[in-house]
Amino acid sequence: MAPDEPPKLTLRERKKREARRALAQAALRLTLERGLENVRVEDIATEVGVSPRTFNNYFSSKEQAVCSVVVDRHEGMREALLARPEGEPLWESVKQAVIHQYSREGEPDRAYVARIRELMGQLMLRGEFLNAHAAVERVLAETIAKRVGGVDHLLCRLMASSVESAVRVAFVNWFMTDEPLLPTLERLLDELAAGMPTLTGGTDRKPEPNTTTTPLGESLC
Amino acid sequence: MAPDEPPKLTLRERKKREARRALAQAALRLTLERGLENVRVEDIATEVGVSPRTFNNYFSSKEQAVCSVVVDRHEGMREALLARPEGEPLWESVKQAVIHQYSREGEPDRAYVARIRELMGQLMLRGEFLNAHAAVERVLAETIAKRVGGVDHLLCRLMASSVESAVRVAFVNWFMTDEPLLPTLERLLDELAAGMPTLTGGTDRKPEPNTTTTPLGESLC
DNA sequence: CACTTTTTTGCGGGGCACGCAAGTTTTTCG
DNA sequence: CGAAAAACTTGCGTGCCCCGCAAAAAAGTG
Repeated sequence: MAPDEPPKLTLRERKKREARRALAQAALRLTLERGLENVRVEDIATEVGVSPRTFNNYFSSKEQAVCSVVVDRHEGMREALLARPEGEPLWESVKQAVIHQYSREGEPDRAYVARIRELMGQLMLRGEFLNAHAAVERVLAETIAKRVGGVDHLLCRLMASSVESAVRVAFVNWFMTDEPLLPTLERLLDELAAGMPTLTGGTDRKPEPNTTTTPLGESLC
Repeated sequence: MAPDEPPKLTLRERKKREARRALAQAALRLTLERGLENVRVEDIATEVGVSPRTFNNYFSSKEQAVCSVVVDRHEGMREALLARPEGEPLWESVKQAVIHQYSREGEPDRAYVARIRELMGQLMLRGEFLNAHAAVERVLAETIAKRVGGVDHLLCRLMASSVESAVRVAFVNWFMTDEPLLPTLERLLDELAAGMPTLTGGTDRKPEPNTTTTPLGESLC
């Protein structure tokens, strides 16, 4: 077996990562068990054996801790996408990367799914959850840009954003209906790649640039 | 002068709506002026002339109040989409509906844009902002479903979701670069409808299955 | 004008997030 | 090695937020 894990990272760094991981995990576990409103920061901290104050050195809110799992995914996503062969069509690469990433994550587990379903009712979480997805989206956009060679950053963001849309929709469908996640995901990505012909009823579209200059907006967005 | 405004809605209802609107507006105005962290609930309430406690009868957080403008859009979006002619291709209808909705909103105003840019840095807001978009997304999905005749609800959600993605991306681009919003929006929606050919470089895609069964983990999504 | 229904408000409680200033490690270096 | 430097943890105190509750005020009803 391997002799010593050569600690590339200073002991400090390892401890830090471990603490963060432990806190996130505890937060998620407790939340799934009791529901977010019945988990105090103190509980999470105690579970891990640190002071409540320390919790806030790592996360600025409970919600953030619970959702940090989602954020951590961006790393894997990035690697998976960059690992795809050079000549492969972009949509195929993205699809495979996404599927790869979600394949390596656990088995559904009934009770677990049920809990998640409840969790998503928690508005507090939804905001942070979406926020986390937005973070992944960013990384994905960058990676796509790198992959296609830095053209049109706007479109890269659009693609990343709609891919994450597909993921979210598939995910929601999964825990609401118990249909398997991956097939749905695959299907949705294919639809995206084709402009959703199934819905729009064929290919009668006209890519005709329309340059109408209309007034603009006020309000937040 | 006009005789009597026939108050379809009981006086009560009007007051309620007005209060809500006033609170949201005050919240947004103050936040744009000073930044969210320098606005207390008390300030907003005082501005409108109600007690702080009353604020929480309308909104469960400052963030929610600020972002309620976004949520209110779903109504207009729904109407605009349903108003499109019957035979029109779906993507065209959606595009026009979205553009219509965003056309009817006020003038940009430099300083205003700058403020918004800052605001989006506020993480507190981003979560609620995305949440608001999610609400719009829901309504949009339903409306699309109604429009196409209730087929495949999953795809409707995907479409709604990716349309909102386009809106968000266009919006971010707008306040980050000062490029006009509507043309960008239009372009992105066209790209979506065509499967983003500009990025993917044409239509040469070939499905190549890759079955990597990797270990399992557990995570939120 | 009494009577009902709905909304507003004050009060109080439980928590959360964070700045600050000690304590405690870990790391660096002479 | 051993002491100074850098980084992390912790307790404490503060300000604010969200909400339940019950009394007061306002709007609708006949």
